[in-house]
Amino acid sequence: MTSTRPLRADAARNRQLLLAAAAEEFARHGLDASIADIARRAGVGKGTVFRHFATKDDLLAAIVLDRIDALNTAGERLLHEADAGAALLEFLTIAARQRQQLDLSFLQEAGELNSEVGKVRAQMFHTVNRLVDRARERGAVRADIAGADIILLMCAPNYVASYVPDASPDLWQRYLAIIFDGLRPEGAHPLPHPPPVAEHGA
Amino acid sequence: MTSTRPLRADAARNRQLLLAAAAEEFARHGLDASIADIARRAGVGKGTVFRHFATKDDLLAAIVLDRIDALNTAGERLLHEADAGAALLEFLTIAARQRQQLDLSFLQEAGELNSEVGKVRAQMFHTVNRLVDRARERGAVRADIAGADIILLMCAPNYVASYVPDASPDLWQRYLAIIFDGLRPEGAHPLPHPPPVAEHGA
DNA sequence: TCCAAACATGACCACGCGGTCCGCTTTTGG
DNA sequence: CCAAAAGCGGACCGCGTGGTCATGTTTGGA
Repeated sequence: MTSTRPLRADAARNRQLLLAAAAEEFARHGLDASIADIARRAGVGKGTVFRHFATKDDLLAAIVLDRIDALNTAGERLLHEADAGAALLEFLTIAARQRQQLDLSFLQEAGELNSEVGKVRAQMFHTVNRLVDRARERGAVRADIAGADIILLMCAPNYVASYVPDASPDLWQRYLAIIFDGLRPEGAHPLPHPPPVAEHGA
Repeated sequence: MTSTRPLRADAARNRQLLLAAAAEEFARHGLDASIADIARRAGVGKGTVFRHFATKDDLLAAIVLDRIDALNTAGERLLHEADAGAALLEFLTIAARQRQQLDLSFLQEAGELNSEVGKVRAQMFHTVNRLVDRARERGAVRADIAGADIILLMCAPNYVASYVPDASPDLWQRYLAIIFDGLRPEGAHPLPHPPPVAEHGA
């Protein structure tokens, strides 16, 4: 389609600097991170930011895209793991660890970013569904759990842990373990509400 | 101490209007809710807002204070319930329902608001600790759960459910049930991380 | 070596924010 | 019924924001 010629050397370098700086700033200040701060951290003029990313949302989308894609790749790899239950737990662990080093939880409030993001996200949803199906079939998780549940619960451990200001950076592990215990078949009580319908087709 | 004479009739009315409007606006837009919008919703001038609450944070603190206090009252009542496990679940249900009708989750980012808020919050923490201790002694929850865990997990169901834009308003019930199953002794796996230290004494 | 195209820059713009202030209106108590 | 006190409104201020643009600088192929 729009086969763009390769970036000039300095432009490519600045783009990487910007992505790194933006990730850091977004992690620190959420959506309120300012373009000026990002530019400063990258050692670059403010105008340069907008040359690479037309809009603040575009910049955010570029970061989010990388994260979701990496998560999807990890998930697909885990599909071939022998122990389906362990594979699901491992996936959640990877997701939490990723989220710990760069908290993008605020993107909840961010409306549909890019259409590109939507596509990659749909892919990841599909991968998660397959991971969950496999785990459910082997009896590693309770029967009344859907893929959408895991996608939603994925972010909970970090969220919970983030309420403690000066906590150990590994505190999320505790809450992931608790939540995962709630997903196991042993001692499961019936759920009072059906799972949500998937938000994005496929 | 500072025994203030009672508010004038119109002032008292406006104060209530402001609190209601602010709650609604904060719920909708988080901390980014604007004073101007709050004033408009209350049918009041912007100056009036600052007459009642010196600062935006003070306004937020007033709202938060009510919520935490109500929660604490409910918790103290539940301390006298016969079934300690059911009492804890009921507490979490009340907390989630309250949070569902007014999401104040963003106050995570809000630093220490008021000293008043800190006091009431410490009281609530204490109440929760007693609820959890009781439930643990009766074997209703696993032995390795601390009061701080419940305080942290309290907000998780709403958070998780809020990721689905057009979900049923009761979706949180599903995730509260899952998480509570993870708190039960049956099928509990050892936790990989100790509980956090309480952030506020007592 | 040279030059056109690609890129970087930071002053600049319009805007919305939290917060202030003072002239005006409403309430209250005697 | 009336003055004094309390409350109200909204124009106004300074600031930081996302985004633009004209000007100057760097790059890379010929």
